[in-house]
Amino acid sequence: MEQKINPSLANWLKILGEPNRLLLLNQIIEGICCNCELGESLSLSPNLISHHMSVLNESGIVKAERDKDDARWIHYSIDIDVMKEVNTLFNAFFDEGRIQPNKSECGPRKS
Amino acid sequence: MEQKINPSLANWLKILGEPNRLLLLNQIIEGICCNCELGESLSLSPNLISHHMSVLNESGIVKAERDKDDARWIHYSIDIDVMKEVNTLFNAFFDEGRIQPNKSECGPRKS
DNA sequence: CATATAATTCAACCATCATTGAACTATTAT
DNA sequence: ATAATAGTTCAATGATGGTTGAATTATATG
Repeated sequence: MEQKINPSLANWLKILGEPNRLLLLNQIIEGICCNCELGESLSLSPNLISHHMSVLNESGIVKAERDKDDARWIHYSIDIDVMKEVNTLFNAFFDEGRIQPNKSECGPRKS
Repeated sequence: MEQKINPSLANWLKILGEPNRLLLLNQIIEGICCNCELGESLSLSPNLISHHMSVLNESGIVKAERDKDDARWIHYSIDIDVMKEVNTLFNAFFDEGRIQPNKSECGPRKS
């Protein structure tokens, strides 16, 4: 298992911008937590799911832990603190209050 | 100029997840509006800027219009309504209130 | 008309990365 | 020990898309 990185906003958007990965994340948000169910509802192969889940896991937004009774199964869950961090980064950038009017230096010098 | 598309959330994240494109969008948010200034501050070639700007423009988040006095220049600005739409889409998906606890069907059947 | 400037378009190249199938690891069950 | 199950890792493939340089369009100027 690789080390956790602290992604920038652009990194986050790239990680989350992959359609299948966003669908997987949505499933986990909705309470689905093991690979078998993730796979059958999206009809993705196990190794592909494993790949996308490792990306989500390494980004930090998804936590993974093995089942107590049967360690073959893995349970996924959202790391709420990381999700809040993503929300903060996004909303800080896409804040409508940040939008500035066009600066006068733009274009040909009006004379 | 191509037609405007109405991107899904995954599309938006992919469009905005390109580092140079996000930097360009940031410049426009901060009031920079013509290619010359966008290029010199990020040291990107004109054709590359044109490419990224066309992606932003076709997505609808950036508006482009030619200068009244010298139509060779193009002025870019943010479409606030579209930006609000992006914010709405994002915050609807990444709403912490949506997070469900793990469903009991997950993993091996506890017996 | 000819030249210069701002920007776009085009073709090619290249890197990234999602996808696939097979091999492999780990755990559980018989 | 053997087989079965859940999941990962590996190598290879293929598609997407960012980047580059040259050619092209559009507008403005002498």
